[in-house]
Amino acid sequence: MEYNSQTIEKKWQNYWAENDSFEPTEDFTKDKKYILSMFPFPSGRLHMGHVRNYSISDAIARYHRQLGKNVLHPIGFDSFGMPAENAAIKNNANPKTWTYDNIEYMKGEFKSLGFSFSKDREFATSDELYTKFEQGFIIDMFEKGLLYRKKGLLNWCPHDQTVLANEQVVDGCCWRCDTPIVKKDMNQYYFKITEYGDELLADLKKLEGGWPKQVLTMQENWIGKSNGLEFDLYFDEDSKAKLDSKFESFDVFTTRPDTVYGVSYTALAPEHKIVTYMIENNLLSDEVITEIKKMKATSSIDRQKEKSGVSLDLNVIHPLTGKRIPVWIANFVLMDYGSGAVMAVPAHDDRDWDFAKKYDLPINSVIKPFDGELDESKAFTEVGELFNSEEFNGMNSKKSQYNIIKYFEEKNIGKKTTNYKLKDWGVSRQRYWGAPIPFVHCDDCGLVMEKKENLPIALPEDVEITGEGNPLDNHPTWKHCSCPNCGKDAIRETDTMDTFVESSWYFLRFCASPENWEKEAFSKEQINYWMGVDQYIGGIEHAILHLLYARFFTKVFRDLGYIDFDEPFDNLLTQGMVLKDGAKMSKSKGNTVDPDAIIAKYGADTARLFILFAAPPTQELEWNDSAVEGSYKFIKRFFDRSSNIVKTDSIPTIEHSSLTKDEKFARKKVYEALKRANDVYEERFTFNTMIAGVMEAMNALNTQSNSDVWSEGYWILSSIMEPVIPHTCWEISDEYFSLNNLAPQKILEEVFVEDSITLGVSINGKRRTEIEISPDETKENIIAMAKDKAQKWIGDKEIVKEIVVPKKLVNIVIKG
RNA sequence: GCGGAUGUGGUGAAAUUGGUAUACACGCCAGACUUAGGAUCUGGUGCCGCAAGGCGUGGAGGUUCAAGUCCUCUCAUCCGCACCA
Repeated sequence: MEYNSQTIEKKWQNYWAENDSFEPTEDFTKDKKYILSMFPFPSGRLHMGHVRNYSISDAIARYHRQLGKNVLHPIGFDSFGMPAENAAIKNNANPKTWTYDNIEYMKGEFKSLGFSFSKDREFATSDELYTKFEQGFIIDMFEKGLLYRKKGLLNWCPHDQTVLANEQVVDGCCWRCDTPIVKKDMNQYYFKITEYGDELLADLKKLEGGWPKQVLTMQENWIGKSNGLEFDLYFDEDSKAKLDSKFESFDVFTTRPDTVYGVSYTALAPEHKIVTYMIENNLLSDEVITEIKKMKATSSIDRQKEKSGVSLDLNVIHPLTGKRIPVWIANFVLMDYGSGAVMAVPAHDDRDWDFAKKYDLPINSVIKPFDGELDESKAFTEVGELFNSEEFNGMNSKKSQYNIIKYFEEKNIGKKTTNYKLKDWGVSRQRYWGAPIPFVHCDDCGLVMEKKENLPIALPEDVEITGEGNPLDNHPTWKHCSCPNCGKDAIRETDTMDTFVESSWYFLRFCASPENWEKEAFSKEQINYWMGVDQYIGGIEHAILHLLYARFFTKVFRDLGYIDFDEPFDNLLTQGMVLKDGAKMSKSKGNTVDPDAIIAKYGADTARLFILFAAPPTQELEWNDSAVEGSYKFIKRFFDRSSNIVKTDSIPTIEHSSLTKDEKFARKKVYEALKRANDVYEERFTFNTMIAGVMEAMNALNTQSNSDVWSEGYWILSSIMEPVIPHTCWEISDEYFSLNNLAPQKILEEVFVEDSITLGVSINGKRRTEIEISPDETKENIIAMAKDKAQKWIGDKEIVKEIVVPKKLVNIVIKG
């Protein structure tokens, strides 16, 4: 047979499609495996990152199918989102048409790569059936108080004309279009993810071992829990009067209560409500107001460049010392962390130091090193001994924190508090191509939920996408409806949901049997059987956003009574990026490799083999054209040499002791490859080493000509390679083994028994020579043989020690 | 600054428990077969050295009979977070 990737691959792809080879069964008594790749956005064409992602999950899924497990390996499309709208603007097309055309094309690509996805369970998140249940969940969450609407200061992308979640702001810029974001005051819907902050943090422990450490740390940092002291600072009488007696005090948060006696000024965020009041009531000079406005208008990146501030000409009273402390506005104080106000201790905080130096504010030291002098030319931020701190003098600063917090609590002037960096998740977007938020604004009833029987609230299709404003808001009729409560004319909410909402529960939808898709999102029985996801595979770029949101939804669904577990993904593998010429493949750099072109030239198996062979999955993968060629040659050789096989329906029985040395060696290599394959598919996922083992076995088979050894070798090797290069292996298996070998393989220990063993001989740990011994040789004889062989290096020097490591080496330690 | 990772031939990378460093592949070199080869097959290929031998896993120490692997320090690169009080 001549290897022809095109005909072989087409043949088996059609065979699998006709036989529904990859559909899971509804027999819940069977052992299950849920193998999931992160689903793609239907951008139009797969890129190599996708191919890598699905080659990994497909290999794992096919392995478990061989073992007879009930395998769920689904795929779908994360099909809402801005690129569809942007493409629509650019090509004057309809986002829906654009999206579903792309989906059709990409389905064809999946097929041509031979991925063993369940076809029955494919869906797109923009399908109305998906929207229907999602809107139902949104209503549930609203009823539970987990979704709320409020006016707030939001990240606004002026280019995309929409609000972004904190998680979607990267370096102060929009994560999609890289435009610097600005803050805007708007009505928004929020998920109360902060209510789950503690649990999201604590449950990271449950994921240890199953998730990469890096991802766990990133989530931990993102949640950003910190403990400290919160207390009120009261204005003095003059200041109170100045504020028209509207404000008595403001509160501050600190993680360094030990420095409290060193407070020498306080600072408010420019957006602080006291500041706003002062501006609105003309309590500040024009220059100061101009300065504040400038600060507020500055983007967060620019704000970080230099500290600046302005005095409010107000004073507060230190709660412990009674001293007067000036109040400033500082650009480095963030309104959305803590209370938007800080106590400043320039002596022991670098930021406070910089600010105090710039504006010539007092600096009061209260901590000194345990030994040595305090260097007063910079902030001392380490642990030390307290002084100038009344009754706490002499204490270790770290240890005093507890005492000082207790002191505040006893005097009832402050309390222990926990703060999080994590913010509630703003989910409304002023865009067309997303799931409509199922609410209605009624003049009489206010904000009203849509009735569940009216779901889905679908998008209108006759829409004009111009890139300006919200197309739903501009639509002539869509938003006009009647109030679900009182029946009066009302206005439909025109905001749509963040697309991360869809990807927060799609893995649950895959568990639902398609025949029930119309009537329910999923059933508990199905969920309990399939979840959690045994292996989740995707890019590290989702370490925070998607993975945190999906964890949040899982916990919410649990509390709504829909599911019975806490965490969705038992094991997570974050694949490395695909690089070309040392840089990430991207259209803008022009260094992409088109999967379709590779398939056309070499076939899907070559692409899959190269991708799994060139690097371990968690590492970056450097694309290399000649190495791709090498993978192609291996497959061709593998195919050509199958002519050495004798047709058989079962694995040949071989009398091992009657074989020649080369034949024995070949069998050993084959079974070594099998051992390694099991380990790789179950645990390690370092497919590169498994493939190397198969290549070694092939090289060993080629040194002998026993047709039984060849047949046995191929029986095993084509079984363990099937998850990687399925088309080639099915073809070989069908031709010679009636497809019987695509099943679990038994390891024969007898092939590992050696007639003789080579031991390395080292002198003082340095390898010098080797000896050949029989497996049952005594230690004495081994040492004697080693000494004899290594006489040249030993000479007449004194032997201090002799070490024999069984089956490995002999080490002789000599003196001098 | 905080956190996470990585560093091994010309290149991608192996070495699962401290036990023969560089498996497997790419590239390169040589040979065979060929009208030809960018096909196929065979062999060679860490560095220095004519050789004997020496040196070799970013660098410096340490533990050990034995270190890529463990410990301490250090350098470099990459990634994430970042005026988070």
